[in-house]
Amino acid sequence: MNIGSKGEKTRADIVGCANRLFYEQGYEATSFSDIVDASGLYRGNIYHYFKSKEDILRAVVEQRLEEFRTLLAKWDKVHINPKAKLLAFVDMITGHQSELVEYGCPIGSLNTELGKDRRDLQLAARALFDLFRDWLAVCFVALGRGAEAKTLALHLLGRAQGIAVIAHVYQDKRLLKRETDQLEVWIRQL
Amino acid sequence: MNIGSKGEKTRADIVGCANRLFYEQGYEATSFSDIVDASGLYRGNIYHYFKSKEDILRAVVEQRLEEFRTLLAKWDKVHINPKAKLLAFVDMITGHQSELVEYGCPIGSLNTELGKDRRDLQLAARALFDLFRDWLAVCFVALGRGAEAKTLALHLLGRAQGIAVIAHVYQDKRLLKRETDQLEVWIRQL
DNA sequence: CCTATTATTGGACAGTCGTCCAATAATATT
DNA sequence: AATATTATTGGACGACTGTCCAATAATAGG
Repeated sequence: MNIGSKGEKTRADIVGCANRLFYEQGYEATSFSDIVDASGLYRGNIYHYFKSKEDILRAVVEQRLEEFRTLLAKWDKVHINPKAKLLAFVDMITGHQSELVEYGCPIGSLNTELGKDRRDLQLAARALFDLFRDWLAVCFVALGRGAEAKTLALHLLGRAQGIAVIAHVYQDKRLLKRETDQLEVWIRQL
Repeated sequence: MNIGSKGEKTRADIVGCANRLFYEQGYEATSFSDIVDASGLYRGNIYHYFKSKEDILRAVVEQRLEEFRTLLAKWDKVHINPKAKLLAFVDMITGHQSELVEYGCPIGSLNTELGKDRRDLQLAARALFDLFRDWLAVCFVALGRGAEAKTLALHLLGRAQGIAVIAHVYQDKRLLKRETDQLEVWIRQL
């Protein structure tokens, strides 16, 4: 399959559809037929690109990783101040409040589901957490908190996850805003 | 079906098995056959007690509600100091660290899964959150924080959820302990 | 003890699951 | 233009899904 070929576009379509469905319905709840219907392709055609549903999930994780790497690179360019970077992270939450309230966190909910009985797949999905954790840790190092950087990064990740869970459960944007405001206060006071 | 009858025991067995399976594997990932196998009963017998898998889940939620109501009542008896009650809540997290690390929070993970595409069922499961939220709010009122009691309760719930998610994702008890320690500090300083 | 209710047995049901594959079409390479 | 590679069509596959039900057994009330 050459680059820029038709096949590559089809492949991207499949991953795009699966990405949306896995987020909106969950991995287990999304059937192969759901992906077939959403993509408008034939079953066999999808199996020409991916040998299993697991394979599609791994591709979805790869796509999300690429998307977030790009985002983090952008934040690194736009902001020099490490606190400003941390605030950009919190801004991402408020910026996605509608999806978060409706479907939860795309990273957290996926890991929570897979962590129960699909540890092998969860290990792949965990890379999404690692990406943010490592990036946040670098920010804390820049703030002169090298010794506790990783701990602080995981703390911030946890705070964000907690906010996403409660906001999703209660479908409450105001609650989400209230909590992210507190998170911003915490960052400024660091 | 009379109280104390054999039928009631069978019913409790079904709910008990389903409760465990839904927690360990998730609702969607647990098939009817899984419940049949785990309970050692026949398919038809289970349908004599519950008319659908949904029905079993609702019974499971009811059972968890009852279990937590008993727990909260115990805490209310053992502790008079509202701060001590809040600390008991945090102690529950550390007390269940093994299960939390392996399967996540039984309340949070269930709501996260159902919130995606089964809002009707999630509404039932949300009652578990309501129970803790209201009880925590009473504690905050007793601490003289009546105006913000509900907000503080939801904040504490969110903190707990975030800790559970990250500890589950990274399967890390030390991380869980570190975070609950911080939560205790926060409570004492209130 | 007889009857009515409750509980258990054991399997059938239509539908969906993820997977696979031969036949055909389209595109690249020479 | 001939050939090799890649892509698409369209359906078949067995296994499993949740649900249902008639036949039988056990228990309870009069």
